[in-house]
Amino acid sequence: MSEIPEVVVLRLPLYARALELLRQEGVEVISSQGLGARLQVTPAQIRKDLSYFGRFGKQGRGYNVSGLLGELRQILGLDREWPIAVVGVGRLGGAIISYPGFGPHGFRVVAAFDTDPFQIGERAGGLVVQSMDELKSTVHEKGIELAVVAVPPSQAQAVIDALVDCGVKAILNYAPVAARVPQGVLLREVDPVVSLQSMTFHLKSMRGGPS
Amino acid sequence: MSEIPEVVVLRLPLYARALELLRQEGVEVISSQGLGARLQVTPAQIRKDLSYFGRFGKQGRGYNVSGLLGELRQILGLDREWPIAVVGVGRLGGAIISYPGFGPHGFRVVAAFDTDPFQIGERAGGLVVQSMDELKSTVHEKGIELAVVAVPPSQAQAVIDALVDCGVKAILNYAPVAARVPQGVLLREVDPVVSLQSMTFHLKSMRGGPS
DNA sequence: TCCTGTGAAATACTTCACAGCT
DNA sequence: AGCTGTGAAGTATTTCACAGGA
Repeated sequence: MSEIPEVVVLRLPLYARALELLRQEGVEVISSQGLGARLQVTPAQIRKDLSYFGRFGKQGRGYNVSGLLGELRQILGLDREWPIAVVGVGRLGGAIISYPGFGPHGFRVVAAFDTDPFQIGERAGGLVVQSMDELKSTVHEKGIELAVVAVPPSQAQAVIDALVDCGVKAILNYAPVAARVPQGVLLREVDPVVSLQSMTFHLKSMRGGPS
Repeated sequence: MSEIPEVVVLRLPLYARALELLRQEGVEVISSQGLGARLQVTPAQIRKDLSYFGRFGKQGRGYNVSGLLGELRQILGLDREWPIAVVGVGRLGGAIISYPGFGPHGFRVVAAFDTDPFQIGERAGGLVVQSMDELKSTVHEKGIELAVVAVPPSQAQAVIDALVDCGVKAILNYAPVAARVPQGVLLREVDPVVSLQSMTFHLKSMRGGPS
């Protein structure tokens, strides 16, 4: 079994989420067909994706919902809780800190930082905002390996460098910049403007002839 | 010239953003090499991507920064302003409405809606929050083709259906659900949890053996 | 019969490498 | 000399289609 394609890894969380929903609905068994219909993914793709990790289904029946969910959670490393740090407690950072969607999925925001001295010491969603000076000690104390960056673009690269310097191994960046990280550090961008701009491309040519 | 691959369209906004930065820095000409270095994209990919749309460079020199930026803005439909509606004015919706990053890139939030009666009439970032009953009339009046959805997961599909019903042609969905839209309507998901979960997959196996 | 797991085929995307312009 | 634009080659990803188990 060779290396697992990144596109496959990106789809696993979607499968896991759909399975959680199915479990809540009391569904016990689902076929790749059924799961695919919910996610708008072809059944073959689901089967192929899962086949990279093992053989979880039963021929003639499908997949056991809780069983497969458990497997996926383990594969994704969600069978534990990951402490995360948020840097930047402006509007966006504040919304992220109080976002209720992280907890149920294996994450907990355990520290908040900001570069703005006026924010230091303020409370943000149950946490006291810390200065960047305390970054290293807090990261080590709390075993933080994951961080979310929600600072203005001009500061993003410096903040990311500081995080990397503290040993943070994965960063989710909300700042609209092409940030750089060294080999071995993971970086993902969340960029609504890019999504919007790629949609306007299609809208533009839809005038008159939609499919 | 056949159909343009979607991956290419998704990269154009990144090129445009890098070019804006270069222009601000006073750079007038850039090679695919130089642009690629900033974005961590290969020069060949940039040249190939651009070649789907025309021949914008000069052999031996490279691309004129403002010239190419102008072309890209036109290709992406950013040579006009797109009015957008935001549905959901909770913490996240509020942050989106006041996000200063849309304006400079061709978008303006012109209307805010919520399903919660207690929010109706409140102000959110300079806008009065409207009831969903007013959706259709406002969408038509203001010529809205693009909408952002930031409501809880349980309401997301219903809100999306309502938007589609009003003729909205492109939706950016922040709710963590596998939403469905009819043929001809564009949907993009912004999903930080999926990004985090795909990073933990790699973190898990980094214990001991990083590259 | 129904549905998985998987090689093989098909398609999509990226990179190479070079002719040709400045 | 330097760099674009682009067919052709090389990879990666998706889909097909079917053997075989429940």
